[in-house]
Amino acid sequence: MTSTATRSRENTRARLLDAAAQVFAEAGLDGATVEAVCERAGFTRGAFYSNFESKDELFLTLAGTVAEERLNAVREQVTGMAAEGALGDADPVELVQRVMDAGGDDRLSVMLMSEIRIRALRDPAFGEAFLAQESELVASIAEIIRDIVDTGAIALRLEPDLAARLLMIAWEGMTVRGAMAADGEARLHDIASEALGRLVEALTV
Amino acid sequence: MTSTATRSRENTRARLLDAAAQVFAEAGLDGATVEAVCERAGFTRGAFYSNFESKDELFLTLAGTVAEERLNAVREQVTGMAAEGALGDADPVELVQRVMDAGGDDRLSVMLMSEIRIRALRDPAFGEAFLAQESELVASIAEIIRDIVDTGAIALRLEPDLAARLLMIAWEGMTVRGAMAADGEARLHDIASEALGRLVEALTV
DNA sequence: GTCTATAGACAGATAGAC
DNA sequence: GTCTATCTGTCTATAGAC
Repeated sequence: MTSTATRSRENTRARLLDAAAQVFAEAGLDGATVEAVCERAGFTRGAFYSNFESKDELFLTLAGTVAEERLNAVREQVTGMAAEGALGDADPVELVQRVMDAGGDDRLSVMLMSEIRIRALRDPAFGEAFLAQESELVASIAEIIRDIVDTGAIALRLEPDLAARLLMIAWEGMTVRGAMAADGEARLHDIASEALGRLVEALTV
Repeated sequence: MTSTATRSRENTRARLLDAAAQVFAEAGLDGATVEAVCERAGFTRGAFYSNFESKDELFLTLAGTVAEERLNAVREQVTGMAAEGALGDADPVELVQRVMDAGGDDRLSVMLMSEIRIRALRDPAFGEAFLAQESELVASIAEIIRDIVDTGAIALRLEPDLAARLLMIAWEGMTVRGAMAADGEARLHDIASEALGRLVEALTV
């Protein structure tokens, strides 16, 4: 049923979304021009307006797919870790880092998330959606925390939900600051990881 | 030595900066127009370009004053708390909240800080300045933490510097999410405070 | 034939800077 | 208030792929 035409169309949309992620991250939602997105994707504006209603619809679609991918990545990590039964004996610090790695920590992801965050602050409806999606993410992280605690390997000084939320926020804050440092993002991940590890140690008994 | 002319000039600059804080917060750095800033300040664009070289210089100046005010507010709280000798017996949770209150937590401050953060991500030189200023802030917070620990009233499960950094990041993350919630900012401060308090409890012995 | 993408030009609006 | 530059969104005529 999927004709080559629709396949090609999906492909065009995907390429436009990929390009949009880069351009929005680099120039910001306002600074990014439809022209720039098209140029990077290798299309003309004609193709763009044949696939998206407006720049705003493009951004909303992009934000939706990013959110979905983030959530899926974390959930896969969670179910994967549960399946391999690495909960009881593994280092909790390492486990947390594995889950957090699922959310992007490269410079582009950080900047794109910042744009999404700004939009969530400015647009109440989008903000609610953002918070709802993030709550699902937190729930997934809290789930793995609960599983680990249930094995009796460690005890937590905070409820799993609040701990998950704080870990996520701390991770975000550290990666953002890492991305600001001019000396490259090589250390970005390491710095964030180390700080997160110390926080986890402090929160576990 | 300050003639009425320079006094008036300073006044104009101050009003433009106040207006800029609002407009930049609401519309973003790109979305904000010089016209909108002037209109809110009650001036024409002519007056603007007589006081600032460009929109960008206005933003940079504004970011500088915001950073300075933030740092001063926190330092005042710190020295104030040290002076009144409330360190030994007071609830550490309450102390942390007092310090954090010094950084703005209203909707406008949150959005303006987000704009500054985005710019810091995009402009390496500005990013370095931002990080340097924030390090001073962290140092001030760490100082008060160290003072409290020195009284022997509590012990910390984390070095004061890292604890200060994490508290600041957690505060920022919670206030941002509070500002996203459509149900108003009445609870913004309370939600952030509660989460912070729980974190402090978990980090203290 | 049908659908997608292209090039190019269009208007309308708006911005920054002076 | 002017000048210049730019962007969005639209439209047409055209070509290519299946």
